Amino acid sequence: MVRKTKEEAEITRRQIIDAARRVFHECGVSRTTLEKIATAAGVTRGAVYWHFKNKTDLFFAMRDEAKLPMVDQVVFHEDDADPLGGIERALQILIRILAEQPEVRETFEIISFKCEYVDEFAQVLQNASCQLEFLDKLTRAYERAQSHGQLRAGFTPSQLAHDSFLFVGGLFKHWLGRMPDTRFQEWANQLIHTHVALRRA
Amino acid sequence: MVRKTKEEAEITRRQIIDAARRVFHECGVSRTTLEKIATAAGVTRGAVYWHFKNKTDLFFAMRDEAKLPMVDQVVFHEDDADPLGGIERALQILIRILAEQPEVRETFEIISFKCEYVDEFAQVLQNASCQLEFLDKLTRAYERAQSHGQLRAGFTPSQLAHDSFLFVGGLFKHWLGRMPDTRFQEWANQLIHTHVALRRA
DNA sequence: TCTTATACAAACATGCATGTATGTAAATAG
DNA sequence: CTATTTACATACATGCATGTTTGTATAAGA
Repeated sequence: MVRKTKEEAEITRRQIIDAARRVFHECGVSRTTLEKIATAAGVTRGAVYWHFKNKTDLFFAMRDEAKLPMVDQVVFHEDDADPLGGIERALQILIRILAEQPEVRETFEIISFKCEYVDEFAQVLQNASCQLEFLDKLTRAYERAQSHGQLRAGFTPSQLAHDSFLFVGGLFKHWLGRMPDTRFQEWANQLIHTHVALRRA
Repeated sequence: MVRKTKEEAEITRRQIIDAARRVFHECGVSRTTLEKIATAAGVTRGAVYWHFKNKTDLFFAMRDEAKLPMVDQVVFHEDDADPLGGIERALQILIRILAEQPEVRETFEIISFKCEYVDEFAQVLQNASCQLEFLDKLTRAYERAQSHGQLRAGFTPSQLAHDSFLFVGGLFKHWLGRMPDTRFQEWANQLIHTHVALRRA
């Protein structure tokens, strides 16, 4: 029992979160046991229980790690001379992040397909706050596009934003599991281009 | 131990499937125990194990019950004089089914949010066959719309079908949990209308 | 330098879900 | 009418995941 320094302990904590992501992804959250995570991290359950209250606590810690890269890399520039093109670029960046950052992708796959939204986990869904924020950003971007005269007549920014919001939701739902395929990114960019072109004046 | 007739046994089977749906929906598939299901159905685990091999078997039996009403109520009529309007109507029917048939909705909510796609359950996702069929129907409907001159120029039926496919996916993902709200249906129909209007010539 | 808190490992206790085996009364087949 | 099968209920055996407790060597604080 060589006691670790604070920095070493922090490393251990990271390793546990990393291992958790891998095991969650392979076994699903429910079938993942803290023993499996501990083994994958090269520690014992003692370490896991030291750093985290329980599996749920560990799950949310893992989730928060992946939320950041997404929210601060996918941005809609307010001063874009081409707001509609900006929306297209933002969506492309979004799928590029998923394609190029395996940890982020794994986490999103866990959240989407390997976790049951009941009891303590129901609030993950209720994390609509984050989603609503995205919808709001989209709406404002479309408003700017409209004031730049880029939008087709007869559609409000809100309507278009909602449609795009659902588009992204569908993209996540249908393609997350098939991501590492390199052809996918090309494919998704095509779909994004079409989607945006539909709103262009 | 009053032995049941064949018909009574079939009723028992149905009751078990019904109870399974309710408990799956409340507890999630993983946390659902066969004991809970049995109790909810007014039987013992003996009955459950008699009718089904295990929880997985029961899950898929439940799923198959809900698949039928969906596939044969949502249709794209081949001889529609207004194919594009037909697409809009088909999508409206789709959400009406979810709004009006609680059992179907519950099952879809279970599949979407209360089940982890690993091991034996991974094949549910791989039930892409059903999804691909839907995408195919959409594509053919858009082809008919195109030959009727209803589509905006510059977009292929396949592109539009994919975008609509993702739209429906997003609709499922974001609104399934909030369905019983009566305002939702109105809301969804608005979104569907906008979505279809975007493709109109 | 001495003390205390830390960062775990190891051991323990518990409960619960599963699967199977056995029992049984009545339905059904012959 | 008898034999067999059916449709369960009940009882049993097992394993595994969880949470807690205890032990301990050392880092950090005073």
